[in-house]
Amino acid sequence: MVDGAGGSIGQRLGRDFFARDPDVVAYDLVGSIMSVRDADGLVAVRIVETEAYGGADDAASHAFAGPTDRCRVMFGPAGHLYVYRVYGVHWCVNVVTGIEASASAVLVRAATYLGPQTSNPVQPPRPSLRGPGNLTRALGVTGADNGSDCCSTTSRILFHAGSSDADRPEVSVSGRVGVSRNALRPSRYYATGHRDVSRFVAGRARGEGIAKTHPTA
DNA sequence: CCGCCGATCCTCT
DNA sequence: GAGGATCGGCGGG
Repeated sequence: MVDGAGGSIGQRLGRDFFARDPDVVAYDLVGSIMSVRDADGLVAVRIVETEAYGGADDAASHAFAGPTDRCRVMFGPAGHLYVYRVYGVHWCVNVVTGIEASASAVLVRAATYLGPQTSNPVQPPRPSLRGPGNLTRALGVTGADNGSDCCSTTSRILFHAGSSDADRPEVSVSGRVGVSRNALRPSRYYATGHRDVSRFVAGRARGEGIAKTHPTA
């Protein structure tokens, strides 16, 4: 169990959590915890923004044209990471969702830095995790993590529930950021008003605040 | 606040 | 050969 400035970390999220509709998973991941282990130890962040992709009708999804070398992981079982390079510069990290071969995933777009905790009163500066490229850079997530399982106790990268329902923020929904096709699909979920939600690049996200309810509600 | 731009390189057509 | 599931910097209103 790991503690961070945002509270203790709850139970690890298992395969069943991810083997659901990507929009439901994307909604539920807002407010939950992602942890990354490396040689220096374990770092935890609280997710504040996600985006759902996939389904047969989603022209914005990398999987839309069928399995390719890049997106093949999306066609595999849920609970594995899909990491790809964007604009030749940044990495983006997704978790595969849904039933196998449904080729759906959730992009982790932004988070708040929680740990590591130190007894030193002088805390290290908190890196910005605002935006998918900033998040992967700060956490050291790269293409080497593509395809890796994130549901095993031995996994380098894991997801956890928040410690309590009180941690669950109000969630807003909007169209998606930075895509040209199917951009209006309301599949971007974010903690309402949170300072670490990504800024809108490549044009503002459209359809802001069109829903504030759980996708299945 | 808003929009444009370059960096940089891989993927798919 | 075109176009990115991005970002930081710059300039204008």
